Amino acid sequence: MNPKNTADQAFVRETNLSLVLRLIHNQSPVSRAQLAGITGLNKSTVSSLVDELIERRLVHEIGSNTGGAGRPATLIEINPQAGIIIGVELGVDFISAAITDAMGQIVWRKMEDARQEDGQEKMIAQTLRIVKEAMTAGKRKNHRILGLGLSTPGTVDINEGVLVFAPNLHWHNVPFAKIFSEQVKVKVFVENDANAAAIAEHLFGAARQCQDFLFVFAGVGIGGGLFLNGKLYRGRNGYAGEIGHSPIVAEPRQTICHCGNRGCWETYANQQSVIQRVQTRLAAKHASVIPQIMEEKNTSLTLSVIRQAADIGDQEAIASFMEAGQAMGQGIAGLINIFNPEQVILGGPLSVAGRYLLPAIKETVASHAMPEINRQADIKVSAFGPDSSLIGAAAIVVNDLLAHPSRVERG
Amino acid sequence: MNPKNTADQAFVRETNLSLVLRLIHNQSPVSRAQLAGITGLNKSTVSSLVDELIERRLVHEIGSNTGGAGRPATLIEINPQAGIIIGVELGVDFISAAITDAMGQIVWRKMEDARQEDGQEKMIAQTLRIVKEAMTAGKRKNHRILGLGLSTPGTVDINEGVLVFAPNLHWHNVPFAKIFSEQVKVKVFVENDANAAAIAEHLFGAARQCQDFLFVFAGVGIGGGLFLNGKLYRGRNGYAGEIGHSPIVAEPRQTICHCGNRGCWETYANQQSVIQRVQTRLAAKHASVIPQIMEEKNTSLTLSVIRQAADIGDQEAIASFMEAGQAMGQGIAGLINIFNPEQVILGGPLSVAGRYLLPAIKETVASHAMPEINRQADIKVSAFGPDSSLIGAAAIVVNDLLAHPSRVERG
DNA sequence: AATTAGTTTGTTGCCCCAACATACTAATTA
DNA sequence: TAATTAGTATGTTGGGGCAACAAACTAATT
Repeated sequence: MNPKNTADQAFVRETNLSLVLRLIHNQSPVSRAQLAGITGLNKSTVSSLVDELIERRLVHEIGSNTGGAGRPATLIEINPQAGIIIGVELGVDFISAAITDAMGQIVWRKMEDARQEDGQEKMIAQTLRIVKEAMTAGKRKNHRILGLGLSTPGTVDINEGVLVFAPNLHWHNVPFAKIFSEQVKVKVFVENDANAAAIAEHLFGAARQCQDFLFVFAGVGIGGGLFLNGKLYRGRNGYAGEIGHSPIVAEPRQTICHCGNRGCWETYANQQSVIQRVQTRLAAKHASVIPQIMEEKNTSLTLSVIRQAADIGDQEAIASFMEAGQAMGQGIAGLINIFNPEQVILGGPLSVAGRYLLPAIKETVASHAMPEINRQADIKVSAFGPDSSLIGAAAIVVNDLLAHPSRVERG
Repeated sequence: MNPKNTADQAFVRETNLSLVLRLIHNQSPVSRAQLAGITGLNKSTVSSLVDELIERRLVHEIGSNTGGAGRPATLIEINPQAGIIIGVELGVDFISAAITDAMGQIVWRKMEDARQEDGQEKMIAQTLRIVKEAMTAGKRKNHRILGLGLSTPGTVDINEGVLVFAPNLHWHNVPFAKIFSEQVKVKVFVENDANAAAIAEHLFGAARQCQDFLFVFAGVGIGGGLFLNGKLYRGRNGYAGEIGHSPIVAEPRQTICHCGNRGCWETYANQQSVIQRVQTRLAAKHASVIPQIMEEKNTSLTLSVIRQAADIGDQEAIASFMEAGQAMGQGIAGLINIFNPEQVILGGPLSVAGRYLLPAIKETVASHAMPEINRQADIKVSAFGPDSSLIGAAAIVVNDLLAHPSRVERG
């Protein structure tokens, strides 16, 4: 039980440094006096803390606050030159990388298709190549690199930086932190994709200042990032968040989920189920512009096509999204009862159709969740669309930075 | 955002005091040297902390540790004379009170039936009378009273000590902390019954040292206490834990839940559903000793009767419990997927039949939860049976004590 | 039985370094 | 000039860390 449950003076300093930095991060610009007011810390203490953050180049002073009576305040914000962060998202069939600043703004990005069939070794080599490209691009900007974050589907041991098990990739025990650390001389963080996306929403997105929210990631299946009591909840072994395998009431329930059970929520509300709904409708010869779009763009039936059809008012597309939204709503209603969250944020590939899903989701939730609980929950779409997990990869680095400012070099 | 996110030296002291006291609470007897080893704190610091805890009469020295080489250690444990705690459980049709020591041992208890029809005012007066009786009994023992805890069904504002809403009692906004404080001069804590029971399991029961577990309270419905990341999770407004209203796959699903939906887990696995299962079987003229027991004891069909029948091998009783266990198992499987808990603890009236429920629960969970996740979860029955929430009421006081030892008077 | 060495426990005194209180200077408005 | 607000400088308080030490025992040797 040695992992530092104790407190000492260094801990006090780190706590207060972190608190002040966090406040600057999401209230900027802000003055020392305001910080003292918000935190309750003594003015001199705040000055000392801010001085240290400036020394570490994490924040800087900008102009002063003219207007009211008295001496004008010197405003402080996160230093845009604090450094850059490299975020990498390892998907099942693609690898994405980005350079962001400490506020999560993307300043460089690159994406490549990847082929799982080539094997783990080649795919990791490809990832390493892209990372090096990002490093080179980053160095050209002459900023220090604050860290590298990797987000990936599957279970992760975040302390060791190991991908323990990724069912979709069929990978076991890949020590990413070690692999990357040997190649690049920066701190490496590894996190599950839905968890990373949840942190991104908390730091930069729709869930700023929010202590209790659920990030629902709908794609191949439905996974979740559970942000509870102001921090991520990972469960005993990091498996927490498999929210897609609770049954919902949707007859007929023939579909057998890959988990072996019937009636799983995710079989009614994943990416593929929407495509199937459309196919069924088209087969029944409903009028629709979808076949026409597919022909024009010479593509198979994808979410993007359906979304485009919906955008020009296609009733079959809209109705299919509505049905999926109802299924999503049933699952979300159950989660709202269990968690009483402040927000539920919808992300993943399906969220590109958020506009069409949300009304059905909200309506279904309203009729299925307990009214007193539901009244408290705000359901919205991710602020980052398909980039949730990529920005999430950077966010896990920023999150560590905010928690441990004194790890950053001075001067 | 002023609720003390800052740290100072007083916070350091409180943190370390609390840590040491917690260790003594569940590792006793233990020596100063051991405490230093476990915590990583300096020996001198531990001595100082222990001295303060002794001054506050929370712990005391007992004999020394003979045996090994070197100077024998002075052993320390929680002082049985630290003081007493008054726990009160306000049920729908009963009021229970107990005096416990700081280790959760009941030293005095009393239970009275209560009639909701008499109205809120009378029921509160009755509760106050019982509390005073407990105080009198406590004073006779000449120990100081460390606090009073109240556990009650419904949503609670724990900061204000107000019962916000209790659907079963039809009560709204009852300021219990204020009501009690006017009558008794001790600190008052109010908590939801399932949450209180979860804390009891964490401090005294089956979930000691466990950071992530679920307390499943099966009675009239199914509620839950969610203990996550080492502390209770209450959700945005304290409504978290309504786990009974997720659907499960159990045909036919005619039963309409009081929440208005169909297929809710709790309609298949609550107290009443077991009684109905037995009634159905008896109506179908299966052979059973149950009618005989009912006649002998001159009682209606209750869980206790069914339990007795099961104890003497009655197949109808056993089969009914098994069916209920399967329904419980389906719901628990979903929770295990979502939470990846270390333990699931079954409590509430239904848990008296734990022996008969558990095998069916475990089997169903094994076939419904994702194998990697389920392998990590231990499912067991509450250590306190029907007393969970009563001991829980005392536990919330102890929990505060362990978190804030310096609030206890010196000398 | 007495002596000595070795081991572990717990205490004492000093140091470092947090936040804090107080008194100050600085820069603005009315 | 007076009032107001922002930020700084100085000295105090009190926490934990550290290292030396005293205390209490066991075990081996004389």
